[in-house]
Amino acid sequence: MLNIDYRDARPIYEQVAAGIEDLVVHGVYAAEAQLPSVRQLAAELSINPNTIQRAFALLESKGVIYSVKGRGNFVSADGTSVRDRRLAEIALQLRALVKAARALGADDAAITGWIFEKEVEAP
Amino acid sequence: MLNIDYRDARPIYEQVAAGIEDLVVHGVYAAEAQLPSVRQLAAELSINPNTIQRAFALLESKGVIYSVKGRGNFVSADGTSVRDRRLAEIALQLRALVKAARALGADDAAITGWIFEKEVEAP
Amino acid sequence: MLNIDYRDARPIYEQVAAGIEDLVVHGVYAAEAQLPSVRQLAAELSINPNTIQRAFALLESKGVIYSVKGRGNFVSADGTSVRDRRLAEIALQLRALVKAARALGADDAAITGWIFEKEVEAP
Amino acid sequence: MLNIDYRDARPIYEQVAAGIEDLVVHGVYAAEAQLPSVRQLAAELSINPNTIQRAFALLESKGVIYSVKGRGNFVSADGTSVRDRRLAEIALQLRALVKAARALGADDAAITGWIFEKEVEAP
DNA sequence: GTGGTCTAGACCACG
DNA sequence: GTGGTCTAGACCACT
Repeated sequence: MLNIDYRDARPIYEQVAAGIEDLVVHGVYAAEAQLPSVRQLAAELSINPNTIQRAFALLESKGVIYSVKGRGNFVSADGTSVRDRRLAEIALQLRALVKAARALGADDAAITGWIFEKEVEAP
Repeated sequence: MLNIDYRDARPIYEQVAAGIEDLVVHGVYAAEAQLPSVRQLAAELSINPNTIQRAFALLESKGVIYSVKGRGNFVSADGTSVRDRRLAEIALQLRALVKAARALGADDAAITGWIFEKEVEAP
Repeated sequence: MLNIDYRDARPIYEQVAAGIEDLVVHGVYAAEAQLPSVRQLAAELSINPNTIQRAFALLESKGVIYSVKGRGNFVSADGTSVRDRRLAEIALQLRALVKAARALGADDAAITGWIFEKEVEAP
Repeated sequence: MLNIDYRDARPIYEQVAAGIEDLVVHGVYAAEAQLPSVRQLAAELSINPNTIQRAFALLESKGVIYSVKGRGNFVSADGTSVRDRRLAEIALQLRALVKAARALGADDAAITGWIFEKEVEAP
């Protein structure tokens, strides 16, 4: 869980936030469950606590968790609502990409082919 | 053409390079056509010449243009090959997104719906 | 190490990149090792940090190193793979030169002689 | 003859000079033969006369041709001596490359293989 | 005129 | 502290 890839272009705090969100989506942390403390996570991942803190702040701003001073961080929404929000984002990105592909002259049949065929021919 | 968005997260030199690549793909600049000079573009866009230079260097490393000292920058590949490369990239990203959507429980029918329906219902 | 020759026709950033690649090839920097920081190298070599930065960017585009914002630059490939790539380049250049020599009338015996004899007679 | 490749990294004046030297080596221009005039060559190649002039200056500094004010440019040395000088240069470069290959751990057998085998295995 | 390199100094994002 | 981007201004090589 929570694999950090230093070669990834994304900043570490973003990878941590995405990893935790994943755990929430997949039900590892249920609604109202308490997350590990900042210090604990920092120690486990050998990461600067500031970075973990920033990941939590990002998740809080997205409404995935909420923090209570002196007590810790807790999952605010249940997995399904988070999942729905993510799916909506993905749908948005998909449509943007398809729009770009059309602008380059690809037709819908070809696009569907790229997506759903196992072995894809170079377009 | 060549709209620079300073609020865009992407650096300016990348936006400029992408913009020029777009013009090549859409045939505004044919193969072997000469591009505007570094200084001219810099003046038009009110951008430092060094930044334009960097955009050109990026395009040259991608094989889209080639530069001749004392003469200028020229389109090296014809639009179609560049377009094919871009479509391949888009196909890759599409498949990654679809894979993510499936991991979140979406079925192919729903995904197809998001992509090809005009008005999309929140998933 | 990392000798910069200002009379060399090659630009400084290229010399720096080649020098670092050399160190990687010869095992001075192992895979995943951290390189000196941009500012530190700049100070040591009395070179502008921007120039060092450019050398690092070149090495990253070649896949020799990878950089993490806020942490530093790290060797990505192990020395052997980089060495193999360099040897392939050298083989290419060798063949080109031999081809040119043959076109000028030199036979293989003479060419072998130039290469492997310690003291070479003017051809 | 005298093919100019604008995509070549070498400056044009250098390509022109190399091309003329080639013609001398291969006997197209014998010793004391008169070369085409600067203006004529510039017109034929659609190149700035200044560039041709510079190519001639380069050849003169190498001793390949000599120029007589008001009369034109003439081949100074015979093809063989020019060829010998070029071969000596090539031998130098060959030895430098072989030295580099050895420093990277290649043995002489492998190097000979790269050079003289038709189909070369990746080193 | 063209592209290419380098310096100096500033600012931002990340850890 | 780290890397990354941008500006300003200078200098060089080439056409």
